[in-house]
Amino acid sequence: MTPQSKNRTASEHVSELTTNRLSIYVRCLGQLAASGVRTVSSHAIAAQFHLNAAQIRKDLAWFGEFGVRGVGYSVDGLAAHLRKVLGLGDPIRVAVIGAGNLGQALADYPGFPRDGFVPVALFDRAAAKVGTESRGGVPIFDIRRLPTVVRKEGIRIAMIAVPANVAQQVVNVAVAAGLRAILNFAPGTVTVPPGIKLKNVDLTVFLDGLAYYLANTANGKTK
Amino acid sequence: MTPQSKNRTASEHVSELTTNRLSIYVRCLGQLAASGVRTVSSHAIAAQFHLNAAQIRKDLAWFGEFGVRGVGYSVDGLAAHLRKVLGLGDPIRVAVIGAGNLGQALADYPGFPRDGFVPVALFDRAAAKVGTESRGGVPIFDIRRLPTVVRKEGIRIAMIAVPANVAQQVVNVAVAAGLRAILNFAPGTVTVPPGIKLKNVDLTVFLDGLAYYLANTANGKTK
DNA sequence: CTGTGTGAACCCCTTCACAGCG
DNA sequence: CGCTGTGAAGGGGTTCACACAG
Repeated sequence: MTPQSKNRTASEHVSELTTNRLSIYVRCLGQLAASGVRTVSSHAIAAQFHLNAAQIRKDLAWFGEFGVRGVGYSVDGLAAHLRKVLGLGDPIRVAVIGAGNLGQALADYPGFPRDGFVPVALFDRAAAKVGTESRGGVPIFDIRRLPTVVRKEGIRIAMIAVPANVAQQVVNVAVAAGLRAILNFAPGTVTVPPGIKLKNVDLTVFLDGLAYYLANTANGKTK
Repeated sequence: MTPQSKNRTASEHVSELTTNRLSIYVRCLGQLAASGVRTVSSHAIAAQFHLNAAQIRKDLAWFGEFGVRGVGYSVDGLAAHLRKVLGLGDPIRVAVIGAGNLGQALADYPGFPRDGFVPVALFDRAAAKVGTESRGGVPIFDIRRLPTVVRKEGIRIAMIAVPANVAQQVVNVAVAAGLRAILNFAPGTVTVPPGIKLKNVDLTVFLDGLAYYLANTANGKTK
């Protein structure tokens, strides 16, 4: 079955590759809007941001018909539609677990609030850190207070920035606290129960990929 | 043509998905070795780390025949082979461009040296930061000294942690300095000339994916 | 008999090409 | 006439299933 015209909340299964690109499209549209562009075609977006026009249209087709034939898309209108699809209405409050260098950097990262994600709490188990706050002013709580703070602050996403050997425990704690979406920066294998969404950002994998490239392109090949 | 038995340095085109998994395998093998396991089958690896046995074998087949039929793989032997394939012999020296919170956290991230990547220099354009060093002791240089320091220090990989609006300029500078592998944390569209490997780590895309999950699973569906 | 290496089947994603609407 | 929306074709990646080596 193909996406239905009037089916706003596509209950079909949409690939994660598609939703990731939706996120990209939102940013591209934001840039276009900032440039004063009111209307764009899929070809124009594709050309400017090195994407494929057909793919853009296919991705959008999963969620409705947003374009006008012969004209293109309303930049603001499409951006609003996609933000709604992605669930980016009100700001989403997030917790950062692990108040080390990386955790604090994430909590203070200016890109997150700008995109609708607001880090409202850091968590750690080191007594020396608890009660203080990050440079950006995010308070640090004892990890044991996670369930309470999650409930009181309306936190919906956890970012995990702890050493690999405690990552699984911390993820378990986050799940027990009712969090259903987790972004994990610790390397290694971590598992979650069904119904919980876990995304891993394994920095070592990225670097290994670059090392492989360097090792297997004896600076001769153009590609 | 299929991977040849004796073809150690597979010149066929290997998918990036495969090389990413090699990185995972190396870590899994390290964990097994630490547990005292000397020999392991693809099924055992798959079961323990939630992978697919056939895929493991297929991935390895691109680079040689490392297993013993009826037995499995030597944990240490396979790990050594894969590290060679990935070009992880000597430590690889990396530069971090952008000495903000994120850049400094990356420079001091303990996981990198542990895996053979050593941040030896931070770069920034803020005069107040130049000449100081990160908490972990990584010196901060003026961005204009990048070409010199890259040459003297034998830096081969750049990690970019600057605001999105200057990311393209900074990438250009890195390329001009002779760096051919770049890990970019700035969101947005960045392009590089042919022959340069650029990997993007767009944190917003990950969070948007989680937001989509939260918005489209009215905590009823098991998956 | 166990487990690798691998052709073949399967499935999904991307890209093409065009009908049809504005 | 231009551009969307979409069936159909094409290309890859994953999984299956088994011949065969140890």
